[in-house]
Formats: sequence, C-alpha cells, structure tokens
Amino acid sequence: MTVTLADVAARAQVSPATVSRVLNGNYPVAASTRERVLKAVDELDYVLNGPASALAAATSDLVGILVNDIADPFFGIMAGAVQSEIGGPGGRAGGERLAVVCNTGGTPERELTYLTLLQRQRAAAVVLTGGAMEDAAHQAAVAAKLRKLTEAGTRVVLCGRPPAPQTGAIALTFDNRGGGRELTEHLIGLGHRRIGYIAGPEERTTTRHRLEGHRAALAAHGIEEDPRWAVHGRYDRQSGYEATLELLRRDPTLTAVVAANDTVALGACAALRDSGLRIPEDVSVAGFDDLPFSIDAVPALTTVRLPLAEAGARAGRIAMGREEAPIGGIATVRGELMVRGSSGGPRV
Amino acid sequence: MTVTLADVAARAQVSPATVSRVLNGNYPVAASTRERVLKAVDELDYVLNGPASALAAATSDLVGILVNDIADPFFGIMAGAVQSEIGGPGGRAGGERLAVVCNTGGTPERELTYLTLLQRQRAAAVVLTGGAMEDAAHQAAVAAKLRKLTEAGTRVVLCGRPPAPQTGAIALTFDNRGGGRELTEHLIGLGHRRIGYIAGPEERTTTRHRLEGHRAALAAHGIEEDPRWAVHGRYDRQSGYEATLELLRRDPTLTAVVAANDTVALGACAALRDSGLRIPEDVSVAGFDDLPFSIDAVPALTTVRLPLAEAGARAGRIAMGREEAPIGGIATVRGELMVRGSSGGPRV
DNA sequence: CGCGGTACAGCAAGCGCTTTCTATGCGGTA
DNA sequence: TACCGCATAGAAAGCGCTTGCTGTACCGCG
Repeated sequence: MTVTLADVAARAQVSPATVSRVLNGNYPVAASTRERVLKAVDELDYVLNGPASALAAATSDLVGILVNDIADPFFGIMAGAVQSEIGGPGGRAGGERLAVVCNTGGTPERELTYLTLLQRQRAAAVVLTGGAMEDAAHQAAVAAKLRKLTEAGTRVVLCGRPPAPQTGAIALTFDNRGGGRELTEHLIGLGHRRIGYIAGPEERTTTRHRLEGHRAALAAHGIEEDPRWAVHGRYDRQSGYEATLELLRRDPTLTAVVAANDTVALGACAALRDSGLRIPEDVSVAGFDDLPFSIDAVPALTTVRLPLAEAGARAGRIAMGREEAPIGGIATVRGELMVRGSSGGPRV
Repeated sequence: MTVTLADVAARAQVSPATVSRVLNGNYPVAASTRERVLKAVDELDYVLNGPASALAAATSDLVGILVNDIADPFFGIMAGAVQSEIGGPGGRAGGERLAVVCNTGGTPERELTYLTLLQRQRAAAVVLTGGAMEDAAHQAAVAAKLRKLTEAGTRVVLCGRPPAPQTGAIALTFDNRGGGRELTEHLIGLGHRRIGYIAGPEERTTTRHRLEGHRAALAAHGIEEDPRWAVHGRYDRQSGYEATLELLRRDPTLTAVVAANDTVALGACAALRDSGLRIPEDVSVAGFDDLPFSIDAVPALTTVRLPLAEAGARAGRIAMGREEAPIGGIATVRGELMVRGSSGGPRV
C-alpha cells in the first residue's frame, strides 16, 4: 500500500538503516550509495512517515505558536514572523519545521488544551504570543504546563507576554506600560486634560499595563482622573464604537480618547464621526500597536508602534536556538510613539 | 524519565491495553477499572505520546490549513473559521485536533513543501485557501500531490480556490468573476465610463477572475477598455498606492478606480487624497473582500463582501466529514455587492 | 447442572523508523 | 607481509502505542 523505508531499501539494495542515514544525513554514506538510495526514493515517491520517525528519534519538527485571534493582524504579523524564522519551507534554517498556529480565542481552557496537545506531539518549541490572562489559577496552571514543557526539552518563548518566572520560558515582553504613558503624555503635552480611555478586557495583562501607563502619565502631570473617563471593552471595533458613545454620554466635554488598540480606535473614530464630532479638531484619538491599516485611517492614527514582526522573528530564532536568549531570560521590547493626524490640540 | 502508558498501567494494576482503551474510549471498560486508570493518569500527570499513537493507529489528529499570508486578515479570517470547526479545543467536534496553519507566502515551492510536510505527518485533512498560481507546471505538481493525499485518505478541501479536477479535492470556489462584474456594473450604472483597474499579481487565479469580471461588465455595456487603464501589482497597500499614481499619470481623466482587494483600495484612497482628489466627488474607489476595516475607511469602501468566515467554517466541516460535500465536489460561493460612500456619480 | 453468551481484561504482534553495536573490506604502515 | 585503523554498511533492538485475538469470569436459561 504505502511505501516505507524498507521498500526503498529493497529497491536500492541496501539496508533500511542506510536509507535512514541518507535521509537524515548525519552519518557517512558513500556517494554512490547515497545516489542509489535517492534514486529509489524518487522512483517510489517515498515520503517519510513523520510519526514513526518522531517516535524512534524522540524528537519532532513541530513548533507551536499560540495566538489569541488569528484573524487579528496583531497576531497574524507575529505568527508570520515566527514562522519565517523557524525554518519551515523558505525559512533560513536547515531542517524543515512545521509551524502549528493555534487559535486560543483568548480563553484559558483552550490555551491549556493546546499546550497539552503540543506537549503530546512533543513539539520542538512553543511560542506564546499576546497578553496573558490574569486569573491566578489559570496562570498557575499555565506556568506548570510551561515548566513541564521546558523540562522535557521543549523551548518555550513568550512573545509580547509578561515573563513566567520559574518556568524556564524566555520572555520578550512589550513595554505596554511605557508606551501607554508616552502616548498619554503626548496628549497632555498638546493641552488635553479631559481624556477618555477605552480599555481592553479587564483580565488581560496587556489591558492593565496600558491603562497603568495612561494613569501614570495623568498622575505625573497632576491630572486627577474622573472615574467616568475609563470604560472596559473587547479588543474589537464594535466595542470601541460603543465605548466611545458611552464615554461621550458620561462626559461630553472630553477632548481626547485613547483606545486600547488600533482596532478599537477605529471604532472610536466612527462613533465620533457619527456623533458629528471632528477628529482631531473636536476630539483627538489615539490607538496602540500601529497595525498596517492605522496609517490609512482618516485622519491617520496617532499610536504606539510595536515592532511585531521584529519581535516575532526574534522569538522564532530564540525558539530555534539560533539566537541567544536575553540575559535573565527576559527582554523588554519598547514601542515607538507615532504622532499622526488624529491627535491635535484640544478645542478651546 | 517521561511517564508512559505502561507506567500508568502498572500504577492502575491493569494492562497497557486497558489504559489505551480507557483513553480512547472505543471499547467497553468497566466503570471501576476506568476510574482507577483515570486516577493513575491524573496522579502521574500522564500525557499521551502523539507520534507513538499516530504510528500505531495509522492516523493523526493534525489538520493542515494553507494560507498565502497569515498576516492578512483575508486568510486569518478563513483560517480561524476552519479551525473553529475542525474540533480543536473549543470546537464542536469530539476528538481534539491540532490545526496546522502554514504560511506559503504565495510561493509555489513553499506550497508544495508544506503539502509534503503534511503528507509526512499523515494529516487527517488539508484545507487550501486563497487563489492558486496559474503556472502550469506548478499546478500539475500540486494536483499530483493532492491526489496522493486524497488517495491516502486525507480529506482535501479548497476554500476560495478553483477546483482541482481529478484530485478528489472538494472545492468551495469564490465567484470572483461574478463579483468583479457586479462591482464594475455598479460603477457603470453610476455613470462612470473611464474606470481604472488595479489588478493583483498576474499569475493568480483570483487576479484573473476578478479582472475578467470587470472586463465582462465593460464589454456588456459597450465600453471599450483603454489598455492604459489596467495595472498589475501586489495585494498590498503600497502597491495600490503606487499603481494609483501610475494610473493617474497615464490618464488623469479617470473617474473611478477599482482595486484588486480592499487593502489595495486603501492604498488607492491614500494616493488619491495625496493627489488632492476627493473620494468620491472626483474619483470613486471600489475594493473587494469587505475586510473588517473597509467600513472604517473614510469614506467607507464600496466593495464585494466575500463570506470568508462562513466559507472557512464550511470547509472545516467538510474536511472533518461533518458536512456532506457539495454535489460534484464543487460549490460556488457568491459575493455580495456592498455599496458605500466611496462610490458615487462621476464628476461632470 | 451444564452450556451459550456477554462483558471485560490481557497477550502479543506489530506500526515505520532510528541508532547502537558489530561486521567487513581496504589502504597504509612497520 | 602482517597488522591496525578507518570508512562504510548491516543486524537488531527498541521507541510507546493500538488492536485482533484469546482467555476468563459470571450471568441466565433450559
């Protein structure tokens, strides 16, 4: 039925061992033999049995990439960058690796299940992207899982996620707090004092850090935050739209709105326009991430650029052992303030 | 070192066979025995060895999803939908499947390599998304690969791709031609006669079909197309920007520009604005796909909505054998014209 | 009381590959 | 010429799991 190593061996008149060695290329094989084997492989159209090989060699060429939402470019960009570095087809590395992109939907259970599934597949490495859940029980469970993975020799890299101490995981953390602070300071510098904030889901680290940065900026400038100025929502456009209307209802005198990310900011812009407000003349808007479409918003979005592709690529290289891990296993990746048309001085 | 089935068996005082059966649940096991086994599994923190199990059972729980560009929401949305249906964690199906999202970058070699890699892993199913390359040699190679896969029992589904006859693959094809035609007819109906077209890469089926639809509309209305009105580019924003400038240079009297997709349309909008032209008063713009951000463009983009999530979900169900394949193995998925602010009557 | 049937549980043979250890042949050196 | 070592190929023992087949109780029934 299906052709096996043994078939190839028979055809090439060598032992299965020799065929295996030709295919893996980590043992001396005479050139003439090698050619004979390769010819047989070609003629029989032989394809290695991955599971069998993984079992025998106790290694696998699978690399897991966990993302919260694969339809969101924020994750897509990182995942693509990781994949380009792990040496899949077209990658730079030697062996061919299969990237397994897992969509957790941001739910703890699926995150754990995928981690187990990857552990079951004996994945060579795992990259977790995006913010973590703040639920203590879940964090402990994930940490335990990560520890198991690293102990079993799987390299674990966190990309855009807070460090997971005692797990052996390498962390490339985004400086969400610093970026958030810089962004709000920019608005304050423009003269804004009444600034609304549309935060992401409460239980996410990313949400909390960005909000903390925002508040730090307010505090640093002696601005007391009105509790009405902050709303929590999801990381999507509709949430931004609704939250903005809510914000406007609570305090129509706001002169600026900071969104949890660019997608939310787009929703905010739509809500403002639909409310008859001009951007930035009446209300300034700012986002976070600098996703590709942000520059095409009208006016172009002021935001904090996160080097998603670079971070993802680095995470991929570290996962493959092709780049040294940062000292202490933790590196902070900074964002860059991008001032564009959506922010301006407040109306007088 | 690592705990195996045998360890669990020993601890539960049963044979390995019994443990396996408890875990797979496809053979009667007394409730008391089952509990003892599960307790042992829990206590030992046992995780099944995927490769070993796949080898022994000659099946795998991997499902491959090929996309051209994972950072592009067009593919991300489809991939996410497929994944939600294949019964991974959170999915509806029973067994837990691992979705393997492979980023081909739109290159033939990587597409083939990934297909081989999936074949090697004995994937349970493979879903190919997005347009195909029109290179004859490559198409033949892919067709051969697909045939091998289906022959080996792997279900193959094409989502948003032309059918691959004689391969056993099920095709869910987007009606790009019909959508393109409808879109251009809308513009013609508004009074436009001088319409520029920014096509995608030449060798893609998607590109060709959309362009054919456009031309069919022109022909149907007796409009002779000026060769200067069409430019080819990539499916990205920058390409749209540059192509639009080129179009404007070639014929400044154009009253409308149709883009290969929404992303390209966004670039076109930017180029028009930077050229001092108003949308749609001076030039109308239209896109294709109706990606989430299209409604947030200013003015909102007139486009053809493709039911990406629905198609992806259906592809996933078919791949899992949970939905019957369409008769003849081919189904056409139609787009829906979305008329929004970016298109209006031509300037007089 | 004996027998067929049912409901479990175990044995053991692989699944297709990798890899250690062992064999063989040959050239070079003393 | 005899011996040693190197280069290369093969034999065979698993890797950890699944599953067909073979027990072995125990039940109910005639």
